Amino acid sequence: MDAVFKALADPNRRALLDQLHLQNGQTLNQLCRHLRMTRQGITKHLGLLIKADLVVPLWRGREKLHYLNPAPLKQISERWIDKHKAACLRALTDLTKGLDALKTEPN
Amino acid sequence: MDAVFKALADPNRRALLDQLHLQNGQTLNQLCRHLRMTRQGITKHLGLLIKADLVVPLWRGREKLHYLNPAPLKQISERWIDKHKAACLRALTDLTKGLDALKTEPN
DNA sequence: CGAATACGCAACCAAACGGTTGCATATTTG
DNA sequence: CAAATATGCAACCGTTTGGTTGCGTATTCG
Repeated sequence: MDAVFKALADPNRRALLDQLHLQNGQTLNQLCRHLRMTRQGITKHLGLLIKADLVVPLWRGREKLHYLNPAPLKQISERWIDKHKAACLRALTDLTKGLDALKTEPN
Repeated sequence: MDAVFKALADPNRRALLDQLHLQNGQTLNQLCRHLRMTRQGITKHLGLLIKADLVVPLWRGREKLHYLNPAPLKQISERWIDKHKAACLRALTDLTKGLDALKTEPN
């Protein structure tokens, strides 16, 4: 799961996911066209996305197709984000309580 | 939004959020007890969480209370994660289609 | 076959990161 | 007031990160 968070930390990698979201199964060279960076640079980013299992590579001849894998995103959403989102109301009341305590208690 | 993703990238920072999730409004020293690291190190991590607006600091005398702010998490969930989760089925069919193309097309 | 295409691997580099140490400042307490 | 407490700020340092350049390999095309 750490690998997923780390993979999502870079805007270029998120852009790559977005690009694949736009058209799934693109080759490396196709992805290179949308991001101004050397091919090798993009290869590195894709490497992290693949290691995080957010992208699945598929060789066809000399071409490497890249497919999205939404499973990890679903996991961090369910196991992490939702947990914290659920505490939304609680967190807000805590904060306002803290603010009130300040006002009524101006030592 | 980039700041939020970056803030979430580190396991220590996620642990801090978890800790605040357990008990909201903790002081810096309180948070230090649950993480083996110097106070200054934790201050840095909290700094990033605060800059990402995931945590809101509140001074009470010489103590600095830390409160969760669930809003940014909700945003990236709605504006990013859900978008990609929605394409889940689509992505899977794309992948299997890619696999099939390989099988039926073994040049 | 030879040339072009699609990609991988390794070295290298500047910048950012994660963490520490040392010291300064503000608030509370006795 | 003096001492203790709670925190901030800055310098420093090893490691990781993001990106490049250079070269090697496999597949396709003419």
